[in-house]
Amino acid sequence: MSVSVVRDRRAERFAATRREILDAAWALARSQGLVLFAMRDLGASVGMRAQSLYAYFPSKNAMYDAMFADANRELLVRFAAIEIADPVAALRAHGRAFVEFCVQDHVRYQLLFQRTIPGFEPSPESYAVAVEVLADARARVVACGARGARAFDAWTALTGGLAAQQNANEPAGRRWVRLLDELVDMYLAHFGKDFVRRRP
Amino acid sequence: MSVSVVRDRRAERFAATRREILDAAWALARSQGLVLFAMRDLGASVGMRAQSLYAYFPSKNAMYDAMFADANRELLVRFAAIEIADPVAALRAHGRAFVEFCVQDHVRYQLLFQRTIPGFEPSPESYAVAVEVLADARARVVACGARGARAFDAWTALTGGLAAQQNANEPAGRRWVRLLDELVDMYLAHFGKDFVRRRP
DNA sequence: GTCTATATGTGGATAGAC
DNA sequence: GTCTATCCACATATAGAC
Repeated sequence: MSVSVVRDRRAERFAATRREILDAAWALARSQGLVLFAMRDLGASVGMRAQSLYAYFPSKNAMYDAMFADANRELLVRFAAIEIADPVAALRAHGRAFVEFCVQDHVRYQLLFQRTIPGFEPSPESYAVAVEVLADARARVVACGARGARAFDAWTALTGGLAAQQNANEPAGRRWVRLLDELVDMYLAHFGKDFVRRRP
Repeated sequence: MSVSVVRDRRAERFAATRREILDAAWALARSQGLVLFAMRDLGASVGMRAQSLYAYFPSKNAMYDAMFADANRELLVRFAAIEIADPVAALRAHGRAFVEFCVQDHVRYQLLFQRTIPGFEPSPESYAVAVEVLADARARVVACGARGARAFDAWTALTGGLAAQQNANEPAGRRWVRLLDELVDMYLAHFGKDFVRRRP
């Protein structure tokens, strides 16, 4: 019994240090860039030598992977916090939550939705979280009567397009973010359940 | 007179070698990655040592800059090739040309529309070509009666979103590209000159 | 213009002592 | 778990031979 207690304490310490390293990595990535931040600097920011970090993460890519899962989990939490009965209002809130999430942290956006890091592929476990994120969005879209793969792909193109343009052309601005409500109207007018084709 | 002829021949040779290096850089970037490709390998692929490349480009970033201008000029050429009288049909063709351009070459897309390369900023001369590209798109949109900054930003979000989703989630696929025509309909129904607001 | 040679500084990563 | 020592790959730069 006492043996397992000792093991738990060690595991807790290990997990806590890992968490601390991850937080420092996010901060460093924000200031130095996702690809450019150096393991030497990361080590220094948590009071270690760079080589010691490899006791917690086998490679820099493994750190990216943990950050990837991290950010996707945060997005899931935000989606889960939306408790709105009306499907259209809920979809609107969902879209806003997504775009805000993307725009709040450019580095996080790059890691999750762009292929910025050469050679990085999320592990199956981390990717599973990203799949949950997608499933969440799909449910919101379907609840508004927009069914089918095309309707959902159009939704991700719309919200993803706003985030992409905002981040690429005016980071930390609101120019594209502001368009969300109007584009949701446009989207639902076309793909929503009371959609009426306008062209002959 | 004869002196200037000699100079011209040298300049031509120089420009041709530069062109050859650029083409090799594109090829190498496609196989090794935009950031990862090594100057040593680039030199090898044109029969030089890496150091000799610096006679043609003062730095790797200068190469990126030349590639940036290169790709934007290619996009301008494709836009200029669209000679369609009907504004809506022309906009449709324009959007298709843009999305196809983005999807055909992921590396080119990264260089032009994502902030993939740490520290790279296009020079004013290269950026000017990108501004022309935008002006071209704006004219097509306005010709369809979609006026104002919001309408144009919505257009870039729409087409950019399709390209972004396609490249990020299914490179070399057609899943989002296929949606273009339908989304153009949706866009024009909302932003076009015969736009009728649907919501009360 | 291209080469060899050489040097500095930056990175990620590993081996082995403690 | 953290350290020292070490390695390899890369960008950048200079000097001088041909």
